[in-house]
Amino acid sequence: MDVSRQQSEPSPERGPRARTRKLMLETATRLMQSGFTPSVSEVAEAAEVSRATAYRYFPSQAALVHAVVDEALGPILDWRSDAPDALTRIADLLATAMPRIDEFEATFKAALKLSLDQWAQRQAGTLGNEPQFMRGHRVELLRQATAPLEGKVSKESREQLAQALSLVFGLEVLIVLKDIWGLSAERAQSVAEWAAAALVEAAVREAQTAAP
Amino acid sequence: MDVSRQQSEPSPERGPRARTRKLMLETATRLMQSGFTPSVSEVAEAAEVSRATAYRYFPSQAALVHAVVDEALGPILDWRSDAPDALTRIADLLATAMPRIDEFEATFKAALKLSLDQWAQRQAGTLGNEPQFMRGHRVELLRQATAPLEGKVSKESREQLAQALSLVFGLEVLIVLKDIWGLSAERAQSVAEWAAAALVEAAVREAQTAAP
DNA sequence: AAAATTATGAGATGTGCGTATCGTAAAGAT
DNA sequence: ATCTTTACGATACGCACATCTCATAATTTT
Repeated sequence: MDVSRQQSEPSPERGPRARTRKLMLETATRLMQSGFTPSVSEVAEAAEVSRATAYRYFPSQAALVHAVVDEALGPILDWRSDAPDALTRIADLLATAMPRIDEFEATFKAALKLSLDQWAQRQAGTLGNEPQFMRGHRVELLRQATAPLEGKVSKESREQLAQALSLVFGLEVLIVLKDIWGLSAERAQSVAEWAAAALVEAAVREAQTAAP
Repeated sequence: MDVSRQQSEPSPERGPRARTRKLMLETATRLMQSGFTPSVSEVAEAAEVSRATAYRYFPSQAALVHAVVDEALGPILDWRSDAPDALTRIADLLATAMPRIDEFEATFKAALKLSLDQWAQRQAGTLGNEPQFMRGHRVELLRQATAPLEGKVSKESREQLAQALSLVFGLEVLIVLKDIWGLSAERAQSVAEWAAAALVEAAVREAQTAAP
């Protein structure tokens, strides 16, 4: 029996396979958006398929979360901006991404948890070359957002700025500001926007004083 | 059998109980500092006590991690600074805390993982009033660090600054900059320090332009 | 030193997740 | 319409973590 075909082939758009997979994904997404991170068994029950079938499509909770994350990430990865200044781009990026992350908070937290698991297992030496969580989309998005600064600040400064900006943009921001400080999602985003603006302005100002 | 005495009483400094507990804690700390997050059974084996005994002292991996986190947190919670300016205090705080967090990276990541578990369970309604992880020491430390700004900037600005600073100070910084950007711990701290300084200066500058 | 208390160890038991096997039903091909 | 392929469900199994029980060893008390 050629097991390898089942998942490796880019799963046909039609037929029972696609139908069941879609059913499970929608069920999982719905459950996760309600703030709960289900096991494969629980999705199976909610979708009214047998456990065995569920495990055929998603061999682990990790695979399940991975798939839902891809759904949730869609609009964020499609983000583009041709605004002429970096400040506007950053604000726009945050306005696009942060509400989406908040909407899928449970999903992203589950993904973070899994990435921490993977990290721990790498430390222990139990290393399977599994698909990575935390794939660093932030890097590309922030390079895109800080592109208007090319020429205005040095390459090194731009890189450092992008790195600093990645600290005020993402799930971690919501964790810290909502769970520790008790802020609302809106207030958290506002703080993040203020911080992001401050960082951009600092980078620009430094470049100006260095070479006036 | 009066079970309640065992853990609730502030565990005597002497006797076999204190000895075994100390042995386990030291073993667990050593294992975790080597980058691995052991289960209770694994600590039991490493400490050469039986699983049953281990579970008497630490009824779960969570309890174990909690105890080691308290150890790791010690020097950070003791941090004080009477430097006259906020900039110096922040830099000093980062210089104290970040290397310590990096040293106990596995421990703090395990704690973060557990706090994510707790969050998920609260969402699901399975709510035991267990001891909280993520107890928000950052809030107090950063209020302390930004104290010199009292009078210079508004209370609201100071609060917002402290919130923004909490984004560039903590485990999350290391996760993002090391694991996603691939930076070294030293470089990560340097980026964090730059960002922190930028945020403080932005807050001060805003206050000056508002009321010159 | 003897008795009471407390700590420890060994093994059985339960639970949740993931895997494997097998028989049956549905879909597609000739 | 028959045959082949593919999908599905039920069940049993292994594993790892955590819990429970009870007998034994160590410590403390009198």
